[in-house]
Amino acid sequence: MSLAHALLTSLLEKSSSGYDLARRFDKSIGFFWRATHQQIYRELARMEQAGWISSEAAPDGGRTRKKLYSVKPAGRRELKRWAREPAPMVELRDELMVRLRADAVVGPLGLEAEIERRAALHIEKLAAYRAIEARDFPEGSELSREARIQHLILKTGIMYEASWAAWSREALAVLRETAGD
Amino acid sequence: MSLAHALLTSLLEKSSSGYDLARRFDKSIGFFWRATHQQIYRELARMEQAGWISSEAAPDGGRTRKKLYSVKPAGRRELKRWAREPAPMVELRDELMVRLRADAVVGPLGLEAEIERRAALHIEKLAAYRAIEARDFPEGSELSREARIQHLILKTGIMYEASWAAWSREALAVLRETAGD
DNA sequence: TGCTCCATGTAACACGTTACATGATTGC
DNA sequence: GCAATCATGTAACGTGTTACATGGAGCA
Repeated sequence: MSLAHALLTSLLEKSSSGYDLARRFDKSIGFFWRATHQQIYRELARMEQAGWISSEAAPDGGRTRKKLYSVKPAGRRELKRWAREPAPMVELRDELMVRLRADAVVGPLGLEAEIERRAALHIEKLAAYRAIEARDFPEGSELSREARIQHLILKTGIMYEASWAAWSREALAVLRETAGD
Repeated sequence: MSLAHALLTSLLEKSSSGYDLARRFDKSIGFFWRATHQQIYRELARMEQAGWISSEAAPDGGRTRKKLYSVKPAGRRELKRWAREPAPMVELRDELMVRLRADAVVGPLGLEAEIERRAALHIEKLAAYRAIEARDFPEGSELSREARIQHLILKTGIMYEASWAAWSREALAVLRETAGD
């Protein structure tokens, strides 16, 4: 149940509405944890039920239905408790591997185009992350603990995309070898 | 729905029972696609319903309840059809990133031990994969297309574990920096 | 006899996805 | 006036997880 905890973290940084959270999840947090707005609304309702967060009408004089959520002490405690639990390992789980194995068994299926498509997406993401890094974490800058951790998270994304971009090149080389069919 | 297709691939390599498949998924295929026995039984039932596979009692004279599944032509066609579809990108999705961000917000939580635990697991897996590589794909050997693809898949696992092992070292360094709290 | 492994399954639940619905506000 | 965006939600479904159940086979 870590969507709840991702939301708690986000709300601690800034009290927000479900809608705002959904949009923020398309950016920073969304680099490593995606969620749709339906998921977020459902989870916020549960968290309020559990007493981790409270909501109030947004301070706009009732012009909108917007609700502002903020973290209660119990929510903060819960986040700390959870963060110390062992984190399940993320295992490699990729449909493309299943497809490659299928290709090996039922003959060449022309997966090259698909791999090229993915390579392009990885390179695109990589460039985006590197741009953010250059902007937010310029070389030689002194950073707070919080900023250093945020930088680490960004570098994780960079490592991830760079690895898969490199993998794509190797996979294409293997599929294009003509010898030994 | 790629569990079905992973099972089809497996069954094409060798007709098997659900139990056998579950055990094989703990090995080779399980490097990149895990499944519990319940999932496998449920999926096999559906696949038989769909006419992709057929089952017969194992040739042991009715001593066991074992069922042998084999792929029908429709199943082979379905596998080929599916393998050509675009494969959804695997996105980075890691609870540890959520925990790191929580650590940045609600103060040092001592995640170092957790990261060390994971580093050890990655290194262990890496060693296991490298041993398999040395055994099955010795240097300088000529390989068939099928074997080259299997080697590629194994190298994917190696890349993956090596990347995360290296990441763990960097993450520990960041968390252990004392300056600038 | 009792233990472990073989072999298959039911049931309930958690989580994520997709489709659909509603109504208000903002900008052209 | 109309479209896009804001803002929240219901419903149904697919997949994966966990717990529990059943019964035979092989072995000490």
